[in-house]
Amino acid sequence: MQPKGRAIFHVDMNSFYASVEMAYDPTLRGKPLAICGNPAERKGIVVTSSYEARKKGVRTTMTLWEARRLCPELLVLRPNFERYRKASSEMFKILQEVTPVIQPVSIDEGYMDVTDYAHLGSSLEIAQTIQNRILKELDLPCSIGIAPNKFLAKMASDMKKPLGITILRKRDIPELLWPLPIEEMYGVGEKTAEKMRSLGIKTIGDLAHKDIYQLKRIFGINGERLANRANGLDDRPVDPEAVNSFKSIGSSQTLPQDTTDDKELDKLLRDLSRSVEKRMHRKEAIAKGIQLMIRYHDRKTITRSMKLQHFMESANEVFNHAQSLLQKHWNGEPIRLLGVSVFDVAEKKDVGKQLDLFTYEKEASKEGLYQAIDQLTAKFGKNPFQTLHSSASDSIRTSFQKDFLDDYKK
DNA sequence: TCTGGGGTCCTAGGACCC
DNA sequence: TCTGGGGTCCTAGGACCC
Repeated sequence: MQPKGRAIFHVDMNSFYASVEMAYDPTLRGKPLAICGNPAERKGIVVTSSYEARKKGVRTTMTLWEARRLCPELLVLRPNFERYRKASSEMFKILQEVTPVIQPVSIDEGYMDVTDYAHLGSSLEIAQTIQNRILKELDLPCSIGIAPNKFLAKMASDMKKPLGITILRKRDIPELLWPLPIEEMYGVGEKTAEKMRSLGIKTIGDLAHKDIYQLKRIFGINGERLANRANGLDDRPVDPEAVNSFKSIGSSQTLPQDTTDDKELDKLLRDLSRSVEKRMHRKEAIAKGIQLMIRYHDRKTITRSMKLQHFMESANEVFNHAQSLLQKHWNGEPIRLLGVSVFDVAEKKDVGKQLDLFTYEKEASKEGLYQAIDQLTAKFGKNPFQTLHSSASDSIRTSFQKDFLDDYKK
């Protein structure tokens, strides 16, 4: 059910990384600036650019040499994530002073639900206060969208940049939302836009008026969702808890050159595993699933994953499983990128508190068995216990699984 | 001489269970 | 004696977002 009359903000920092650098070094102001990955290597692509650079045609994901061709006087900086994280947390602190009902979406944007804060003033006044404080105290520009739901707030914050505030009420939809080209709709990417255009849908208004059952047939549940949003319907709540629930933790890296060298791949895999371990540790997380990503020289990308019998937390465990996946699935062609990620993540304390001392001892003796099973699983592609068919092995399997569930499930 | 790295969500097929 | 149908789990791929 759609709650009536919510007041949702979408706060979106304007060219965030570039703005943070300008706040840090004011001599950069008014100059075309791009933040790039490693400019020396091929991964040098534009991550963010200042408005001055955008005027010359510089765009996010453009290669550095392409950006320089368009804008020879372009200033280029490497990203300084620590700086951006700090600015981000200062920004969210300012939002927190208005309401705790905040859902950060990324380092530079978030939703707020200010429905219950009418006593602080009108929505417009609250938004102006927030925008002014972020500008005065942090030297950073942002745009704010005000609307009755998240989708409309998100579209609204995009309408005036930089330093815009846009109110998008239900009754404004035909005039402000519907004329926009379909590819500017949040949730419509390149593929969907192309498909929609082939159906004669050129604007968000066209989508709003299309038969919803036809859209559902063609695009599945996403078709229905997009059609609803085009009509201004979106009942997703602003969820402050969402930020704490992560489902996977991964690390990937493009090699300086495509390679088939075992040692080089091994080293990269080890580095990636350590990086994943570090971030798991920071989040106090453990995980039961491991995934390897291989991107080949021709950019064809495969993923191979497996679920394990036990939780991993060390870089060594992550590395060993990733390595066995690589050995098993690499077709021998030159590799461009490797990625390691873990999924089926749990918080260590949630799992830990289930284990009393007795269970811990049992765990220790079982550890070897679990590892052996994981190794066999890696070798055969499935748990060998699950490939046996006799009733005897069935009962072994059943008791094993039951034991396992007793120990691990809540 | 092109196209990064961090994620989430959805779909679809096969295995397996009842 | 010729084999249905629903539900869940696992895996791989793809679309999308910042």
